[in-house]
Amino acid sequence: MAVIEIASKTTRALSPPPGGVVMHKGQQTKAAIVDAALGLATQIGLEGLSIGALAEVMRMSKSGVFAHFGSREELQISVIREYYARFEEEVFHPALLQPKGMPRLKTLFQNWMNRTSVEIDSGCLFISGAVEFDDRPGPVRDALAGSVKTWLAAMDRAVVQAKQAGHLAQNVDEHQMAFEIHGLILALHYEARFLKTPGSVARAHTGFANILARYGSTP
Amino acid sequence: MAVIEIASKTTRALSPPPGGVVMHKGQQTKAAIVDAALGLATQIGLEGLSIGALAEVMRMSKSGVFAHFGSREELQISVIREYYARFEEEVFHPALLQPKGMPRLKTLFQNWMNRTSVEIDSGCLFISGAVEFDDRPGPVRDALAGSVKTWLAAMDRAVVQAKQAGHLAQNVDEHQMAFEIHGLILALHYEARFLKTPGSVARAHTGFANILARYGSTP
DNA sequence: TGCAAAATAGCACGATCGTTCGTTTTCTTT
DNA sequence: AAAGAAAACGAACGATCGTGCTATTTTGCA
Repeated sequence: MAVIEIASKTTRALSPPPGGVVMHKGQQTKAAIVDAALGLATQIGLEGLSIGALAEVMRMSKSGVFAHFGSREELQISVIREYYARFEEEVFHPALLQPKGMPRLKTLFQNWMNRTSVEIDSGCLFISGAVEFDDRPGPVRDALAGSVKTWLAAMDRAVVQAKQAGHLAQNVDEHQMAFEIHGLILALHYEARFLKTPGSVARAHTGFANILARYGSTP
Repeated sequence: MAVIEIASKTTRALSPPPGGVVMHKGQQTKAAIVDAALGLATQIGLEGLSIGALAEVMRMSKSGVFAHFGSREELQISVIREYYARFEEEVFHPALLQPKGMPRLKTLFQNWMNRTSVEIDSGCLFISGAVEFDDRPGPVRDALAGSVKTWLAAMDRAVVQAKQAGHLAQNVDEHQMAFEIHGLILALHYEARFLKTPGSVARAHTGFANILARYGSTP
């Protein structure tokens, strides 16, 4: 394989520990490894993520990387957890600043779309992981499906709240609406990342507007 | 790896060549290999498809299998071609019996959904392949993207024809409609196959009805 | 039925994989 | 600064991968 981009060595002096808690060297490099692993996994998938390639990126020995996790599965799970944490931070939390109902729902979708737009280049772990662990039971699949379900449940909740707030027609099926929104995101990812179809972002946007027009309470 | 399900040996006497053309042994076993490879690839992906596992299923030697293709890439491409041929046969061709416009469009979607429903168990090569060859250029990716684009173009055409036939409102954006339909299929596959969410098939159905209701010409 | 050609098998190769183990280096604390 | 703990290394393992090679078997045709 060709030479892979090398990560800049992170030293403790340069990167103070988050939260003010004292962070020992081990936890620091582990965090750096997970960060690099996340970068690799989003591009080539959780299955394609190999400890050898990861060690090369980190300028470390294979065994040195390995020791932080004890198994490849544990590494994969760590990556999934990190991905979910960032997703939550970027998509979910900012939307909580908006009032319940339509404002929050719109913000959630907008944040989700923004993230997906970025992932047209970097890749989405929730989508690639879903394909890779379709019918492969185990802790990795559990971690992945658990994260996705948590997020989709949050979306569902936002739709329910929008209906309760009177921002949607009273006869709408909330889960149905969430399903259709999910489809827009998936179509965006598929057509933009794989097929390189131009204008996909606008299509997803228009699709969301169409859904709102159909389900919205008549103003 | 555990022992894999063994394919029943296909003999020439039992399976007469399709089309009445004389089929030599080599082409026969090659077809049988591609058939088995397709079964493996839909389950574990094109990347997970290994010649060793395929040889075990076929009760052949690795080199015996390999000789039919000359390279792993050629095997993958053969699998893609076979998958596309079956997709066309099952989804596209039967719909051509319906008149242009709404009848054909509805049949296309229905056939597509039926196939996707089956693939909840078996897996879909157009979806798993898209993830695996997202940003990995080469002939495999080209074959995959070409097949998908051909099919999506056929869907687009059906929508355009429906509009021309007056079965859709005159102001609809055909590509937008096709995009949203694609999203329904993707959401169905994702939620049913990965998350095992019950009732996904009905959601996709309802979603299609919703799209028709929005885009349909007022009767 | 015999003979050329095609199909399959057998074996070995270099590479990469996850993992283990013993050693050495580096850090943390007293 | 010394002692003890934590982290990183280096080498090796068995396994699997795709792919060449050379026999051997099987097939199709004269």
